[in-house]
Amino acid sequence: MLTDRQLLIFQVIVDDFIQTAQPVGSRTLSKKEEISFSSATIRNEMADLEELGFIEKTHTSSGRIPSEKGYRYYVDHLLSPQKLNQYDIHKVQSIFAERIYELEKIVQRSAKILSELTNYTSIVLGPAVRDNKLKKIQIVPLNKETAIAIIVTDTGHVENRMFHLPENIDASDLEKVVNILNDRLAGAPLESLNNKLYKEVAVLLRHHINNYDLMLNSIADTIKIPAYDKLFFGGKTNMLSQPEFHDIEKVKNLMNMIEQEEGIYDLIRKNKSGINIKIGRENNNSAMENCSLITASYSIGTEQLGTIAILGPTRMEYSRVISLLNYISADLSAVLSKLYQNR
Amino acid sequence: MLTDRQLLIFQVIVDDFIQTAQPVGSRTLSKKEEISFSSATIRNEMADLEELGFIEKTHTSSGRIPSEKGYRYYVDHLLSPQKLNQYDIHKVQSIFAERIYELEKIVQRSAKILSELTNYTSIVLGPAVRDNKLKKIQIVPLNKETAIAIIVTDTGHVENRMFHLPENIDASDLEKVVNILNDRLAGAPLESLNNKLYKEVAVLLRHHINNYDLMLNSIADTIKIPAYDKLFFGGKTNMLSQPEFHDIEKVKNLMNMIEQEEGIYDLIRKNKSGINIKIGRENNNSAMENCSLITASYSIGTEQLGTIAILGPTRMEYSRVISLLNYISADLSAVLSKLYQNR
DNA sequence: TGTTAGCACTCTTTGTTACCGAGTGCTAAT
DNA sequence: ATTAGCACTCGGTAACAAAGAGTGCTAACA
Repeated sequence: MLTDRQLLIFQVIVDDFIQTAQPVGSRTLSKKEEISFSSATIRNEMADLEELGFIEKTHTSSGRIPSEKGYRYYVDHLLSPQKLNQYDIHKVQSIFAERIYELEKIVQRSAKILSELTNYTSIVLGPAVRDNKLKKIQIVPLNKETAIAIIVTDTGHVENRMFHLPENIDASDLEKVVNILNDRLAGAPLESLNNKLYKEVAVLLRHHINNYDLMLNSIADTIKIPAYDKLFFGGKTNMLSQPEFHDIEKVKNLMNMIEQEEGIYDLIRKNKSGINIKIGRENNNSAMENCSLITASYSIGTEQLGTIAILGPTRMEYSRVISLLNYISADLSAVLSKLYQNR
Repeated sequence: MLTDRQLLIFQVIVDDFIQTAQPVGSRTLSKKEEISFSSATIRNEMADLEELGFIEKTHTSSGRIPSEKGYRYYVDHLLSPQKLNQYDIHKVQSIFAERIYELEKIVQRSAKILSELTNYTSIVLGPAVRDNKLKKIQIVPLNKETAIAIIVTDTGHVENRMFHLPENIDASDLEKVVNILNDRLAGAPLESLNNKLYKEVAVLLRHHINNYDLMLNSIADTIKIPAYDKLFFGGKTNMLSQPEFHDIEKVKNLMNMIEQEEGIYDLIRKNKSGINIKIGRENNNSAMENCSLITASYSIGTEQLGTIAILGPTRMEYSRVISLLNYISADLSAVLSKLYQNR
């Protein structure tokens, strides 16, 4: 559908615009090494490319910039994977250099490094807790009225919540409860806890504890998995340095959306494994009109755990970002698998 | 040092500028209800006020704006406490309406509400963990090599860290360790744990456990209190709506500083109890040149727990913000005292 | 027939000029 | 002591010109 020459010209336009953020004119193009024909020829080809919807003008006599359709084509057909340099690799390795065991911390460091290497904003959707299996429940009474329930999952994730103790419950009662809970629920996926609690544990509690229903509700309430997994960000302010965000209104929209988190969550979550690229309005979000979002997933073994993403202007260094995401997500998966496979 | 009339004029200038963000001229002033003399008179008085350093011009023939010295005087001498309206009070009450027990969540909600009521950025320094006393330590083994240590404090704060298990340690060993730890350390302030651990617990461990030193180090590492207490923010993007931040560079500086957190920490922490006001360069921070920071402390009983603050432009509604901070910090202290006094 | 030189045209950017309005400082009259 | 009046200053806006970058189209060229 596109001739080789059109392809070449298009590629050079996109590459140049990604670098300079300035519309690219025929004269600029004709001076490039890769290009050996005159500006007039280029103008003709550009007119065709524009008619096909790959490039646009900002005004009648301006140079061209890639359209969203153009970026899409560029990303789908013209991208050559970029080789990471020594510095990048070194930086990524440094995520895992320190002996940290907590999943969350590793993930958080990844977000930070990723934003530093790209100068864009990085977003990491933390490890999904819902598939974790319960390792242990513990209850620590603080005083007569309140206690803390703590649950530990097989990946080492810890959740805790305070709750009200029913009256007239003593330490030995609590101990019984904890024993029953661990006995019945250990090993079960967090998702199923609530169900099991009422179906299996309720009966047992009744035999041992007075006012067991109040207690049960408190525990059920405590055990509920958070609806959203944690989001980690890196370089939230990096977008302020991008020329397309010299307009305060755009910045405000974007920042608000980042601050809200819910919107981000929707954008990040529903992605297949591997690399996903959403360009501009493909994100279906007015605050992201000038942005692209590239996501990659990381996993333990075959189980997809979370998502790691870069948010940048549509004029983004796609090739570099994809390479980095691929590299980090692979490393992340490898390290995590090694740490937690045998759980 | 200032005549009554100068005082009046100065006050009206500040009040007007806080509202409009526009330099105030003599004609505008002469039209105000409070003011019954001519613009020429006002001009003379303004010249004096400028000579005294309370107000400034933005250019030779502009109206006047308050100087930093002016704001300082205004805040120290002219502030009349503002009465909160029904809506404000209702909003603040809503922080405590839901039955939440976790300190952190209450504090976080306060930050959110505060930013919504003021349209500035709110910062809350979370409850200091260092003075908490240890309630319970627990260790949950995840697999042969790793375990999680969980500590619970008397205020219900939970910290957890993963650590490497020494080889050849079994469940009963771990149980012994936990018992010893709780026996010896429960009730001690977190700050003193490290010390006690090596002084008192080490001896005991030696008798019961092989390779006790490795274990000890892991535990010591785990028990370390975080150097910084948690910061909570509300309305990080609110500043983008202030006219003084139409300049992207200023926004970038400020946002970066907020994102870093360390700088904020320094600003917030070293404040006496009660209300503290830092205006513009008094903050000693170039990113905050156009900002004022008002802090208040909250406490349980007489023990100062944390700080609650508002970051806004120097042209801030001081009176309203101070009233709000006073009100919230008092409420916060009252509720927290009630919940945790009897710990 | 594909390529290119040339040219008229368009649109943005930049600089100049002029002018209005808001505000000031100073002087002189009240 | 207060104020009316006036000359002056400065920012903002609009109108206009000129420069520069780029385009589309036509006609000449290989």
